[in-house]
Order: sequence, then C-alpha cells, then structure tokens
Amino acid sequence: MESVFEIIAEPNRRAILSLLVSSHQSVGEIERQLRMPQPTVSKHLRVLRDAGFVESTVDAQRRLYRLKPGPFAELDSWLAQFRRFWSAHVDALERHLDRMDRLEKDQSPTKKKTKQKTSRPKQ
Amino acid sequence: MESVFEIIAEPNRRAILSLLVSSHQSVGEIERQLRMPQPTVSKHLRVLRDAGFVESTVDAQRRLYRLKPGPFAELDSWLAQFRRFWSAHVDALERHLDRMDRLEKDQSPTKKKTKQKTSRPKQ
DNA sequence: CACGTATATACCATTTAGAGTATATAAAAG
DNA sequence: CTTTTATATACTCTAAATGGTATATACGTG
Repeated sequence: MESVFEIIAEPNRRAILSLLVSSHQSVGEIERQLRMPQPTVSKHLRVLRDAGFVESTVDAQRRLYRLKPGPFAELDSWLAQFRRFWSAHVDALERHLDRMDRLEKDQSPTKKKTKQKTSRPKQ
Repeated sequence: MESVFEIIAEPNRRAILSLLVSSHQSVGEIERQLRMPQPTVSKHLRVLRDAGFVESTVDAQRRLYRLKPGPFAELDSWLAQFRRFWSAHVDALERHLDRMDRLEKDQSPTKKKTKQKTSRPKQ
C-alpha cells in the first residue's frame, strides 16, 4: 500500500483524518470519539504516518497526532487534471443533484443506468 | 466497493480516467494505449461506470466511454475540508505549483479571507 | 519496585479485489 | 449463414488488507 489513494480508501482512516482537521488528538481521544478498538486506531495511524498524512509528537505516554499537508497536495494535484472538466459541468451537476433530491429513493430496478451516489458534494 | 475513494485506489482505473480526460475512447483504444488485457479494461470500466465515473455510448460494436463529473466533485468536496489546512502550510509549495501550471489568475499577493478556489486549471 | 495507563505490535483468521483464462453476446462483413 | 471484430462476463486462484485478540513496550505514580 504505497499510494495516497489506497490510504484514503479506508473509511476509518478517512474518519481519523477528518477528526484531525480541527486539532491534534491523542490515540485515546480518537479511540473514544470514533469508538474504534485501540489497536485498530494505532494500526491505521501507523499507515497514515508511513504515508505522510500525519505526524506524532510525544506527550508523556501519549502520542499526539496531527495532520501533515504533503499527501493532500498530492491528491489535489491528481484531481487537478479533472477539475476543469467537472467544474465546467458543475452547474448542470447541481441542477441534476437537486432533481435527484426530489426523485431520490425510487429507482426502478428494471432500468440500470449508471447509478449516481446520492451524497451531497456540495458543502 | 461503493465509495469513490476505493474506486480510484486502483492504479489501472486511474490510468483509464486520465486517458479519458482528453477525449472519449473505445475499449480497444484504451486496451492498446495502456497495454492491458481486454477483460481487464472491461472489468475496470464496469466498476467505473457503476460508480458514475464514466458513461458509455454505443457505436456499432464499439462502446465509447467518456468521463462523468459527479464523483470528481465528490472527491473534491471531501478534499475541501483539508484544503485550507494544507494550502496554508504549503503556501510556498503552492505558489510553486501555481507557477508551473499558471494560466491566468493570481490577482494580488495580499491574502484575503482564504477564499476557496474550487478550480485551478492545469495542464 | 509494583501497578495502572497509553500506545504499539505480533499473530491469526476472514474477506475481497484483481489477474488470468475461457467463453458468451452482439454486430458487421463476406 | 459463417466468420471476424468488439466487448462483456463467468470462473478460479492468489495476494493482501483488515479486524480481533493477546501481548509487548514505555511512561508515570504511589
């Protein structure tokens, strides 16, 4: 698992990263907030640290983890090649999502067009 | 494999997506350019289509695949929560990247309210 | 020192994604 | 109709990631 893409493919790791956006956290704090077993947290943090997503500092027995910017820049850089493309469609997309919001829920199984995730890319 | 993150975790799929940035391509064209076995291409395209990354149109026996914007917007949306963080940290690096793929923009050196730029045209 | 707390890691078992191969479907060409 | 071209899919196998459990390490405190 070398690529940044594989790193963020794991939901628990994304949750940890999102937690760390606000501020640095200890392993125990992450464990409690995300309700994961401690070894799980430690193992994911290990992966994240090896990939350069986070760094840790020592505070007595605690380890405080914080984000590092590098891999995010790399992700953004990859996404950049597509950005002009999708941002050109972004208006149409938003309209489309608005429509999906109303129609959502029932997609008849008879027709299998490309399925669209119904989560909101808007913020 | 439902999340867009898992979809782009696969290198061959990222290669296919990058290929499709320029224009739509048939399965055979992708196969030749990327030197993948045809079933591999078809299977990855299936995954990409199910996830909404691409769509296909029929041209005789060929299927022409092209990008769809939705999932890219979703990725960008996730990345957005980190963007202010890392762009603040890698300000110098960002300027470097901007210099590399500069097309226009970059009005004043004074930093305003960390306004979020959703697109940085690059190529 | 012995003990509790905080974190890391080793080991095992399960699951799943991906590759490879063969085959199915479908359209066009002869 | 038979063959060729283009693409999709079914099947099997293997590798690797993840979770769970137990244990190791390290620091702090009484």
